[in-house]
Amino acid sequence: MSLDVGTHLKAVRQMYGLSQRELAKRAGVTNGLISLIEQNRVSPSVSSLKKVLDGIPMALADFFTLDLGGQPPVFFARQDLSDIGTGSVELRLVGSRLAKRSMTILHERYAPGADTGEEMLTHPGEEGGVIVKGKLEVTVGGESRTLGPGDAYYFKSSLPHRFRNVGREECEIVSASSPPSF
Amino acid sequence: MSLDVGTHLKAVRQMYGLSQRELAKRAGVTNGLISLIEQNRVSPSVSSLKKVLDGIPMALADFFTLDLGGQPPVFFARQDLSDIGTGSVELRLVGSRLAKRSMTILHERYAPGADTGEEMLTHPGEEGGVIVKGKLEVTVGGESRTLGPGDAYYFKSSLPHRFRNVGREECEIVSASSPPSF
DNA sequence: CTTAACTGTCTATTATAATAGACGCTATGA
DNA sequence: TCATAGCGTCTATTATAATAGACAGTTAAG
Repeated sequence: MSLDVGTHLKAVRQMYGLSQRELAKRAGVTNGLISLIEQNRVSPSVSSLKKVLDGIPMALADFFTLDLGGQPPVFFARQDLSDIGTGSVELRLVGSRLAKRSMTILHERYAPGADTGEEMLTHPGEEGGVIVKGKLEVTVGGESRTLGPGDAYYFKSSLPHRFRNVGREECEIVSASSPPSF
Repeated sequence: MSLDVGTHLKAVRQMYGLSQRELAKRAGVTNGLISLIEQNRVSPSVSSLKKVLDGIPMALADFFTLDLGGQPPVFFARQDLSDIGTGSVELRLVGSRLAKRSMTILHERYAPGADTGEEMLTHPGEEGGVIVKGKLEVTVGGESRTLGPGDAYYFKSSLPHRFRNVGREECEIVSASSPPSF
């Protein structure tokens, strides 16, 4: 997010077909304030911005998440999935690396004994996946479990987590995380 | 979002193991400000909040999206994935159906000849997936492509789309969509 | 050409966010 | 016991967000 709150607000407001005064009335603020915000002459307080968005209505989270424009879809042959070499685990990204996405979908391959590293991972968002082949030890928030083909996991990524291939066979999974991690 | 920015910020800060002063230093604001924000004695301007979050670092969108309540994570054995019987396609949902999720992850099985129905699907959000087994014809925005094991797709769900198993073998894929569709 | 209702912008004033620095509290160590 | 260093909170001052109300431009009706 560019922090260009003004331009963004203006686009959103016009998308809903509202004038500054109309929105101001619904939001319980002055039209002048909306003018100033849209020109980026002030950085609104969170409470004011919330009041304004309530007049639309739109949630704060949606406002900051909203992406205005662009569409690069498509298909990806297996050899077109970009490899993200992260140590002993092979990560193949589904989708364009450049395009703005709301998720990261990965086709992951763990060699026997491979793992995500010593320290536990923590980051915002959620992630989940399905084991396609082999055996994978999944540790989340202190709890461990070994999963096989067809088994799955889903958790908030803020919980410390770690993955390890405990089988002697290669392990293959498909995972997704939101917001995108790559 | 409750607009209890203070409590939320405090929780996030502590989750990252930072003191008010430490975070203030990284963010380039005073520790006093962080104290005041966390007590909800002021509503920070968007620009200040961004500065603070940059010190963590965390995006504004993530901050407002992040849900800090409860913890219903877990592991799911294949037989625990709830089946969502949608016609001839078997959809197995990864994650609790009740819990708030930002994505829907599905383990899908298409019988030979099975498809998602006559009419094209369109809905907000994005979706993507990886073909695990068999052959699947994917149609998006007028364009069709037959994908095999290891191939993948990713597109904005607002584009009309449709899936069909064109092989004589069962087809198996793992997909994800955001926001959640189930 | 008026008149009226609308658009967004601007300025002077008031309310509030943000700073700098002091304060009290709880360790930890000499 | 007396530092010293960490923690979060508080107050007085300064910087900035927010208001009220005037202003100019545009469109449509009489």
